[in-house]
This record gives sequence, C-alpha cells and structure tokens, in this order.
Amino acid sequence: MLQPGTLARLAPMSSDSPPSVAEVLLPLALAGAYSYSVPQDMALREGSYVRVPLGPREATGVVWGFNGGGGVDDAKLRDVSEVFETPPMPELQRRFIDWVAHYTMSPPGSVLRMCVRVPEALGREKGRTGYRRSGPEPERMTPQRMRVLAEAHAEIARSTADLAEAAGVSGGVVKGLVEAGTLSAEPLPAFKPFRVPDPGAPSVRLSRSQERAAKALRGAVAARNFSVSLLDGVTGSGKTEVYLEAVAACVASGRQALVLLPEIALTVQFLRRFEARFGAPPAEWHSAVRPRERERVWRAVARGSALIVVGARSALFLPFADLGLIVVDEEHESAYKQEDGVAYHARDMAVVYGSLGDFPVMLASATPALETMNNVQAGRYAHVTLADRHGSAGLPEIRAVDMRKHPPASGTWLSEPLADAMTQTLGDGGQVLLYLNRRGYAPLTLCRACGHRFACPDCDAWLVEHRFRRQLTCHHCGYSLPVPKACPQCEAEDKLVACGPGVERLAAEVAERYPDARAVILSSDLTRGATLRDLLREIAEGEFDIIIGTQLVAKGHHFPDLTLVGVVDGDIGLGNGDLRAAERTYQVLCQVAGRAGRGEKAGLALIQTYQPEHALITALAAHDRDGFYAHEMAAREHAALPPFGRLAGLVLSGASQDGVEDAARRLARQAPRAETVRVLGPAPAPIAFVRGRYRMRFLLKATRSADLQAYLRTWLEPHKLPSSVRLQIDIDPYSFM
DNA sequence: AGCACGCCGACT
DNA sequence: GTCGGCGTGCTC
Repeated sequence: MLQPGTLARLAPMSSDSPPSVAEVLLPLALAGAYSYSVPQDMALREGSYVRVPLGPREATGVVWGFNGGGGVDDAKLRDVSEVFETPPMPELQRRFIDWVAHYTMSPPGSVLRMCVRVPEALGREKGRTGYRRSGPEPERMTPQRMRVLAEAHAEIARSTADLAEAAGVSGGVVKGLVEAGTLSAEPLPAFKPFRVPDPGAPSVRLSRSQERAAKALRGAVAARNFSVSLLDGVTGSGKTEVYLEAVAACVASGRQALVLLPEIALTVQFLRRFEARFGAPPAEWHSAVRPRERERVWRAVARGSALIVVGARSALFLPFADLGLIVVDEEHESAYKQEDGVAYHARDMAVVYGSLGDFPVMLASATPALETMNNVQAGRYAHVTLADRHGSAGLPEIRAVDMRKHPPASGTWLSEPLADAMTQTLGDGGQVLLYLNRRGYAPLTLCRACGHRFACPDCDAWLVEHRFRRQLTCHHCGYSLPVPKACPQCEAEDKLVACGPGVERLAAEVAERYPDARAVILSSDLTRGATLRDLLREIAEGEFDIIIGTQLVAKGHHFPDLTLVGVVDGDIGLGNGDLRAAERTYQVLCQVAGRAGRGEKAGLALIQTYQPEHALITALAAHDRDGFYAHEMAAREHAALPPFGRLAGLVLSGASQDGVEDAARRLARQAPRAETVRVLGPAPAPIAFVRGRYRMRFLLKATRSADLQAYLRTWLEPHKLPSSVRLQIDIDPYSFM
C-alpha cells in the first residue's frame, strides 16, 4: 500500500530532480533498509556510503535504493548527514549481500556488517607523518639516538614506527630527536600502494600434468564467464602452482583475483610460494592482520589497486571493484563454514558470487567435499585432475594397526607396532609425526574416591586438564580453574586421575619411551602466531625428531625429513550424530598421512584403530579414494542426506531451560505441513547447555528441490518468540551444534 | 550494535 | 531515600 507521503515523494521523480528519499541499509540486524531524506545539495548514488542519524547517535550505512521504502511516516524521516568519498559499494556486492541474506535467512544488515568492519577506511585517508634528518646532532648523544640517525635519511622521510623498528629502539627515541630538532616532520602518503603482481614473472617449471591442468584453468579465465572447476590432486601434486597460473591469467586481463584459504593455511610458506610466482606479495586478509593494514587492504581493494587478495573466508566480503576469479583452496575444509551470526559456507558463497558476477570459480582439494564430487559427477563442475605427486616423492604406504590385537598398556596410547616403527625411523635419522586431535593433557578428570567428574558449570562438557598451565579448562566457553589437590565433592586428597589422552599426555609418554628424541607439541593453545611460524621453520630444518600435533599439523606444512606418521586414534568420532563424520575423518587422515615422505624418502603412515575393517580404513590403505566416496555417496543417497537432500538447523537458546523448552514446543505446534520438508524435534541440542544457555534444536530434512527458506519463512514470520529466547538458523549445517 | 528506559538489591 | 545492575525494546 502506498502511503500518501510516498506519493508525494514519488512525484518529483517524473522530472529530473534528484531523489528525495534514500533507502539506507545499516549494518544492524534490522528487517530492512531505513528511509532518510536527502538534503538538496547532496549527491547520492546507489552504493554510496553514508552517515545517518539513528536515535541518539549516528551510524554508517550504504544507500540501497531510492524512494522505494514506503511504510514509514514522512514526519519520521531525518536527513542523511554525510556522504563518504570512498568509491560506492559496487552493484555486484550489493546483490551478493542481498543473496546471502536471503539464503542464510539473516537480516541483510547483518551481512552488510561483515562488509564494513573497517570503519576508518571510509573517511578521507589520514596521512602519516614521516621524519628526515634536517638539523645538527643533538647535544646529548646516546647509542640509541646514534642508531636512529644511522637509519634516518636527509631526503626520504620515514615514519616513527619504521625508524624505530629499523634502529631497534622504541618510538620515544625518535620523538626525542624530533624535539631536539635533529629530525623534522613532513607528511607521508597515507598508505604504501600494493606492488603490482607480475603475471609474467619467471615462474617455477610446471610438470606436464600441471601444465595440462593450468591450461584448462587459464581457459576458464579466458572465457570470462561463470564456471566452476574442481582442481583435484593428491597432497604434494602441486595444486597451488597450477591455480596461481589461473590467478596470473586473471590479473593479466586486468581483473582482481581472490584466493581463499582456511585461516590456518595462510602460512609464510604459502606467501613465499606466492611471491616467488608474482615477484610481489599479495594483499592479505585474515584475523591476524592489524587494523592499519586492514584499512590499507580495504581501500586498495575498493579502488581496484590491490589485484590479488589472499585471505580467510571473511575476505569474501571485501569491496572488490572488479573481481574476475575466486579460488577456494582446500575447499573441503570445515573452517569455511561460519557457524555463529550469519551462518554461511564460504565455498558455496564463492560459487554464488561467481554466478552473480559471471566469473569463474575454482575449488582445489586432494579430498573434495562429497557435495563437490556430486556436482562434478553431475557435470555441473569441470573436473581438472593432477595425477602424480610432484617430484620424486611417491604416495606414502598406509597401514592400519589393529588395536584389539595390539592394545597398549593401561595409561599409554602407543601400540607396539607404532612404537617399533618409531624406533626404527628415529634410528634412521627420520622425523616422526604423531597425530592426535585432542588438546591438553586429558579430556576428563575424575575422583577415584567418590567418582566425581569435573564438568563445566556453564556447558555440557568435561573440563580438560592442561598440565602445562595447571588448569582444568572448558573447550566450549574457556571457563578455567586451577587443578585442585582435593576432590571438591568428597575432599579426598590425591585421588584425582586423568582419563584419556591429549597431546600433552602423549608427549609425556613419548618422553619416557624416547628420552633422547627431541619432541615438540603443535597445538593451537600452546603455539600461535609468531611462535608457530618459528616452530614450523625449526621442524622443517630438522630441529625436532618427534612432532606431536592436533589438527594443526594436517595443513599444508612441508617437512622434508618426515617419513613416519602415526595416527594415535584413527576411529571415527561417533555419537554426536554428525553426518559428515566419516567423510571428515577420511579427509583429515588422508591429509595427515600425506605429510609422510614428501621429500626424497618414502613415507609410511600407521593408523591405530579398533575397526581396521571399516570401509574408511581399507580405502585409505588401498589409496582407493573413489571407492570410499562411492561407498559414502551411496550411504548419503540412501538416507536422503546432502547432497541428495537438504538440511537446516534451528536452535532456540535462552537462560531459562523451561522458557526455551516452552518456546520450542509452541513453535513445533505451528510447523506447517509440507510434502517436501520434515521437521524433526524439538530435542535438546547435542550440547544442550553452552555458556550458561539452554539449547533446543530442530532439524529440517527436505528434498533436494524443496524451497527450505520459503518453508521457514512461512513458519517463522508469523511466530512471535519471547524476547528472552534467541533463534539461530543454520541452512546447510555442518555440525549439529 | 548502541543506547535509553525500567524495575529490583546495597549503599550514603 | 538514591545508585546502578543488566533485561527489554527501539532506532527511518
């Protein structure tokens, strides 16, 4: 229904007068855009970044349209305060935001929020101040000041931070020299421009197999339209070099390229390979990038002057001026799935982006997601294969160790066959990797006197002992307490026992068995950032004999001396009803096993398992990936699970258990009947209590062609939830959290 | 997301 | 009697 005010506002549009009302999308969880009146002298376009009044404060938003809102009282309209001179958000990005919002069933403002996380990048560039040598030496000369003056130039101004770092002193020393009149200030350009990657830089020689694959991918880039290609090759086959050729072709044609990597794979090694190919580093985008660099990247991406971005999943929401290619490396990685807030899968959204923008998308993996393989088999995705391991390294031999025949002694986790292989490898001067995906010392602590088990007060989870930190910690919320001496329930002393292994405990066992070996633990809570980088380098240089690691070690690190991989627990995580458990176990074991023998020496992987006859294990040992996929695909098809059916998860949560259960029951009663959608639940979520909130879950199972979102909208839109209960929707859920 | 309003516990 | 805890609701 048109409001009287709307008519009045529409009328001027028939002439050439500028639009009088702008629909502004705000980065907030609101149902839609808000309307603002446009001051006479203000030039706005769709996509303009603007400041607008919002209640008692101001907010930054993006113009989503003109004169279309309606429904709001004219008297309510307030003026747009300001337009930013930043290039407007491209139309393609706005369509992408709307699409993602619609698909994930999130408010469009929540998706916009992911795009405007660098508010400083919108205003005028704030210049930096540089300093150069201009005056006489200060009266008081110190060694620190001398070092700074050795770095300071008479012609070229350098920033305080730059000078201080180069001289190895604190910024205060530079400041002192400015006050003494030895250095003088002058404005510097706000940001260093990104070096232009050279697609024609002398590159590494590609093998024949790589060259064939590269040709196919270059062809997809040259076609300049939407296509999806799966670049499929085993660990070590050189996929990176191949897709970088496609990236080169894209930038050679003058368009931007985005390479997505799981956060953890953004390593120095990767960046070095990149720089070797392009003679310049890429623009980086991930959680460790500092605010100032973020601003630099954001601005350069918006201007189109950063041609290649390498980033984690959030890089998908950068304001690309002219995107021509997205590569999703390790596309099967669950790290691409964002669970909280807007629940999206970066690989799937990348494909959507390519389809909206009519450009190619490339997925790379040694163990593609079942969904991706299904798309390949259906002919929707092109299949580009890399047959061999690059160089001399062959595939590692993979063998199962039957734990029923070789049970380790109580309190230990290494079977004799694995321990013997370790002894031999160490004797031959090789490196050993032990993989155990459990952080800490022990996943459960209990009291032998009364049976008390330490659990998190805010979650349904045991507290994990971290012996190095002397703490019991909840891995869901971070709650910690010092390891007590006495049981809090029966007050018995020295009766607490650790149950089950974590990497720290495995390290203790290793130290006892191999006292002369140099062992190191790689785990996200012990090593991060710079320390991790140093450790990885030291490992590659052969500083350690035994590496004990969690998931972290599976990712693309290359350790040339590593010849033996031991998987401590090769059984599928059962119980939590994860439909992808087998697929994921296969993928990670394949990846971990692939760490062995990448150098000149042959590799061996031993997998300790209680189910050596499981299809997953036999397929791994036989290097029969396609066999395992066929087996798993048939199981999914039989159960009408993805990719043969669609899923959605709904989680209701709140502080009061009764409140949540009651809300869930009411909601269940309202569920519309539909041929193509089944609503399962409500049931307590697999982890029913997290961070002090109770959680009830619905699982929706639908046919492949069902419009799940439409169903959910009909169900949820008329329903009013109590405000104390929160609803989270996850379309295509990965874990059933 | 902020920020204000509002209704119940420990203070001058 | 007030200060302030954060639960709830609104912002064009």
